[in-house]
Amino acid sequence: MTDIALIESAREFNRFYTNFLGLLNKAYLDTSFTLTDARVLFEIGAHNGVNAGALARDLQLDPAYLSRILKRFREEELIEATLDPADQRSQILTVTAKGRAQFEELGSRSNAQIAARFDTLADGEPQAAVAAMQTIRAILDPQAKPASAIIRPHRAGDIGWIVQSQGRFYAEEYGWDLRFEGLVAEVAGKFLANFDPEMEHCWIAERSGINLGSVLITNGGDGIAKLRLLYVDKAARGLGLGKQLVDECITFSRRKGYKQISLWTNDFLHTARAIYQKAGFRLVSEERHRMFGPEANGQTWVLDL
Amino acid sequence: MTDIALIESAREFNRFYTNFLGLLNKAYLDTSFTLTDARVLFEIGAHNGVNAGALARDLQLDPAYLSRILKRFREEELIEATLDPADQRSQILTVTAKGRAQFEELGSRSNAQIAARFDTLADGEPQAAVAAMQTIRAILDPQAKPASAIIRPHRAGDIGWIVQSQGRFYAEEYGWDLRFEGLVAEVAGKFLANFDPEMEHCWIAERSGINLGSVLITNGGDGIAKLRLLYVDKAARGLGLGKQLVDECITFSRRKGYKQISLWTNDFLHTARAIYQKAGFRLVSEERHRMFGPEANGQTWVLDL
DNA sequence: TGCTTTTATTTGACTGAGTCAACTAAATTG
DNA sequence: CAATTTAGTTGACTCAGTCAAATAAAAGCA
Repeated sequence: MTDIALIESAREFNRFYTNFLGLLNKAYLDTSFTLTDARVLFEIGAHNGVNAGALARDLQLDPAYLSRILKRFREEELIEATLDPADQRSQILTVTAKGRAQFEELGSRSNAQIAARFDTLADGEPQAAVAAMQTIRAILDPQAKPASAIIRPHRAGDIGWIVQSQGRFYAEEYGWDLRFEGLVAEVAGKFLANFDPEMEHCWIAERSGINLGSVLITNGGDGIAKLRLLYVDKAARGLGLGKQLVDECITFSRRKGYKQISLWTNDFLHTARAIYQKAGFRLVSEERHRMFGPEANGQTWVLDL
Repeated sequence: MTDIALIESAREFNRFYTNFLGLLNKAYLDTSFTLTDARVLFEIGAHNGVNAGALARDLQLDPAYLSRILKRFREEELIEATLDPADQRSQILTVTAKGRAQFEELGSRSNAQIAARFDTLADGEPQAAVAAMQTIRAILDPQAKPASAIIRPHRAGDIGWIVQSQGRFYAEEYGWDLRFEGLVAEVAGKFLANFDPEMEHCWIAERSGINLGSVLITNGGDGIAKLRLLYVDKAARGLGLGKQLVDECITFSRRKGYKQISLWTNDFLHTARAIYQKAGFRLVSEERHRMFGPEANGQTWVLDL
């Protein structure tokens, strides 16, 4: 039986979010569309070829009411309806070009509305709010597929994110002191200050605007690429992002004509070491150190290309 | 400008939660109350003695409509309305015993509804969902935000935050390229790598777990303290945080026996310059530069202690 | 195979949540 | 003290959404 305090907390949030959504949804008054109109058009746009009965069930709408909305949309040439060859009672709904333009216009207005709200927030707050939304969605709707992660080049703020997330991670998980964060900042800072876009690169793994991982290739000279700052956030482990980031490094390094990739890691980073081993890296040296507080076992691995 | 992926993620959550709330709110059909009736009764119950005009504003309801709801509630003896002695136009609303019983009955049904939903979840998931809801509420509800920030020493991750937020800010507001973020990373990295806790300090302004500002004092040698990386997030401007951070620097520097504080800024940072001038700093040199892309006017200011 | 039942969608009729304007009484303003 | 504004009420209305009955197509059963 769920704790009453949790339940009341959830209800309080629901009252707040009902008002919040109510304010957002009032914006539909700036168009001729009602909120329900917009939901219908979005849903058809998102699942082109949906059937009307399924639509009514997904959106919890009265079929009679939906029928009138769809009729109006057909008259306004926003959608097309064709009979399902497999069942001539059913209708298959698709968005027309005009409907898609309208759908995108509504989308732009909605984006602008959220953007206006998020732009008033402090740096980091939109990400924190969206991460929390994703958490709620994953719990209350387990069948929803999370957006997939992408891997992209770095942009403004990403180096800071690398410093912050790795500094925090190593402090919390391994008790490393702030010298490690300082080193990461210097390494990453030098990377930006002396960046050679031809021979160096930084990859960021991201999902829905939230950074999840990173890795750098820097030019060590003598045909040696240095793989640095590989990291995957705890929330995104198990998705194969680490391997994908390492694969990007290898592909890039081969293409750029490097002879070898070298990297330094610590033996307690088991998942990372497994990735390196599977990718063909070999251990070339090992040394105990106390660079950041607790004693650790640093290792240098290399991959001949 | 907020990242479009964050915005789209938020909109997707809003569509999901609109449906989720729609399902919860359908349950009011098991009573004679509409959702709006329930919101009104809850609000009166929660703020006994509220006035009708304030109620209409808080709940964003048409006064005419609210009037009819309140009349019906008076007829059903759920609430009492008395004229405000201070303003006989205004009505003070209180819940009767019968109303409180109804309010509690609605509360029980609502609790049961959420409980039924939460009981289907795995252990720990309700806590995670509610924690996420509290995060969203804390970010999006201005009334939930404490007015004041605290100022504290740095800890793991803060230097990364400084690099990220200032790197992004200067790129977005002034078009500075990533060399600036690189420089911030190097400066801040060196600060951590060579940190002298006796003569150096970093202050972070924070509110509810979100960083809002920063400043460093580093030891420049020869009795000179260097004030670096003063920054206040745009969401927290106007609260006096910048001045507070500078005051901390001056107090600390005097206590540590420095003879002078020196700092470098750019002339377009008007608010920061105003703070320095009011604190007694004087402009000692000025130079045009293109260190980070667009031409800018760097300035060195000092304060004799 | 033919009849009955169910399902998908549409149309007619309707309810009631919520809006807008005009009203009255009380307070404020000049 | 008169004019204006504000708090709340009432009349008239709109339209989002519901319910029931209709038609056509499909499924089920004897």
